[in-house]
Amino acid sequence: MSNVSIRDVAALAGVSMSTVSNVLNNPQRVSSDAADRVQRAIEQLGFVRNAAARQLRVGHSRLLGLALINISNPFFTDVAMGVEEAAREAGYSVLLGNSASRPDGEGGFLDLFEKQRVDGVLIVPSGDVLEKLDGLRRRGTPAVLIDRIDDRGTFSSVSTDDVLGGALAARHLLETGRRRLWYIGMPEVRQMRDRLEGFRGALAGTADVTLHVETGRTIDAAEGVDYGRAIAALPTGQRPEAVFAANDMLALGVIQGLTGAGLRVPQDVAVVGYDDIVFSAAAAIPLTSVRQPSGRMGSAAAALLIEELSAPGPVVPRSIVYEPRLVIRSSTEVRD
Amino acid sequence: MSNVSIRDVAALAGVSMSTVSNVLNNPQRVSSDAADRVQRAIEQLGFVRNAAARQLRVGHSRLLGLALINISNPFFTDVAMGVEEAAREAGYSVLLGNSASRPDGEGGFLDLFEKQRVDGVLIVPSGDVLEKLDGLRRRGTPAVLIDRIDDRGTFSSVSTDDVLGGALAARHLLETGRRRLWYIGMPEVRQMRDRLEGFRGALAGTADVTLHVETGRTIDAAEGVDYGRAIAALPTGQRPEAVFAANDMLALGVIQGLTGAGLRVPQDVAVVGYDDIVFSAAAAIPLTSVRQPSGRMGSAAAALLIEELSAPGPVVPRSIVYEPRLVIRSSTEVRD
DNA sequence: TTGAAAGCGCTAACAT
DNA sequence: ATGTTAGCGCTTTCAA
Repeated sequence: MSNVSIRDVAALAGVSMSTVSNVLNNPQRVSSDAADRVQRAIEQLGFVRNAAARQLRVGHSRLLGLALINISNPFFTDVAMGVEEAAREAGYSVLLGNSASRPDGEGGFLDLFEKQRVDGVLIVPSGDVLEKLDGLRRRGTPAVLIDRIDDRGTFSSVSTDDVLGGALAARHLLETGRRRLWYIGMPEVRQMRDRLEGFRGALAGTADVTLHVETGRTIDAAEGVDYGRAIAALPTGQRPEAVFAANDMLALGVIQGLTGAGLRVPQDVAVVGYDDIVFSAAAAIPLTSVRQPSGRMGSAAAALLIEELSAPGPVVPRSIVYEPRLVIRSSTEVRD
Repeated sequence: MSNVSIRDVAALAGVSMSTVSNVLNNPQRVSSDAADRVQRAIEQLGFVRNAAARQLRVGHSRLLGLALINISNPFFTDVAMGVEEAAREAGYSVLLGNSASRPDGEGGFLDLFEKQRVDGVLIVPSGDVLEKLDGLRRRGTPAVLIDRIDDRGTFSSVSTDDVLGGALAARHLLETGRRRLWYIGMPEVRQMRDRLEGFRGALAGTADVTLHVETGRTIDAAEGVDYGRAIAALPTGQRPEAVFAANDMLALGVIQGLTGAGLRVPQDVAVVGYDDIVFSAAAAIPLTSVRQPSGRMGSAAAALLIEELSAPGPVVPRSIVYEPRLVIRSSTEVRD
């Protein structure tokens, strides 16, 4: 670590430590003469403020923690870009945590964030972290949920209406004549359960519809490929006419597995994804998907958190819920 | 921030602060009785160690800073995953910085990292940061370069042979009969200049070859689309037979722009990308690309840095150079 | 095995 | 306008 401190700067500039501190924090309160000498000393010594010491003293870090499920999914990186932009504008930096890289997932990052005394936490939760977040908040670190609502209403959140999103997918599949349906996702993840719920709900009342639910383990492209192959291996009568995948990574994989095994998409099996990541439009078979405004969700969440941080007292949790939008492409509809 | 400190724990457990500190850091030196009481107090109070205070005292943070060019490019997130894995195994956490989100790019993050007193920095450099890194190092923060070599040999690095990568692309295009060639990239970025250099070098000696170089501004999919359209708008005689794009994001965009304007890839224009990101294989027109071992590059770089951190004295910089591999797909070759 | 005390680098009263 | 000083929470001699 750097070993030149404010004390060295003070010595070289021939002033006291507090004068140095003042040119750093209250430049107006110091004579331009002293300020000049301090500036020169800073440059000459290559002084760089020690954030740990400062934070210890002032009690805040101007750091936000952002815990994501999986950084290799473009949906999450879009969220992250939104968060970073809003944070930067308000003078905060963000610590980015990728849950997938930790054996203990998001919990491990929340611990790290708390130890580092970030001023607040943004999280796209996958598991059961609400109790943990309660603890953080009790101890003074507020949190805002992204991509998921807090039913208990204790945390602010920014999400899209996943139930509606699922329904949008279901209606489209129904309208295009599909009756034997599969859902692939992780129903233990709240967002994905909601998408399933909406999907299932929109099916009610239509004759002859069957829905089979598959519970994935990793929800990534590789797993999707496995599912695609497995589906292709099924006897024609048991094969789904359409698959609703809980996110686009998975959906893109399913298509690869399907076509790799010789099936046609959408003629043999239609596929709908979720998130509408940027690569879905340019995929081999462009993917029909439910779009979430990822970047906007990130910046809105950061804004909510920062507002809470600057509020004098406790704050009433707010939930911003965006409306998802179905983007129809070739994976469900033959187009010219 | 959390307001319960080691002092509160000590009071509740009826021991001194140093005993609490010892159960945290040297559990073996404390009686099991005292340890128990301290443990209980910690849980009861919800004590969470203050990393800033600890770091201020011990002089290191166990944090690594990773500065990436653009987190929305899967190549970089793969690198990040590799870094995180190796870091975690060695007991380090990583601060992830996305240069694209800062007006001052990577420089801004280097400042932040240094203020936060990370123990070391990993960087995929785009601009001219070597002098800045010199400064960091002089003040005690070592750095390792990713995806790019340091010609002066002062920093360790992990990269692939970009000159060879460019040559691979050129040879393939030549072999498949293309003669009117375009390169699109940012030659001011070292990696991309090397790719161009290798590309150009491999062209020498072949008759009738022309190479036109386009300098991009953002090197992302959107810009690629613009280039694709622009190329499509060219009179047939001026249109390139093949485009070598400096990365896959750009290449994928070029294909979209081209096909959107009615041209056929590869029949009218062939396209080669760089990085072989995961989406390139599943693209509408699967992309021929030069593959870099992204994850491995990340973990190797982290390992190099950590080794340097644990070394007693100064360390001789090492450069690990992986060999790139050309992956041929439909964007350059008509396949059944 | 345990405790008292100093000090990491910084900021914020307070005094001058 | 500038300096003195205390203290943020922790670890680490050193002494008991």
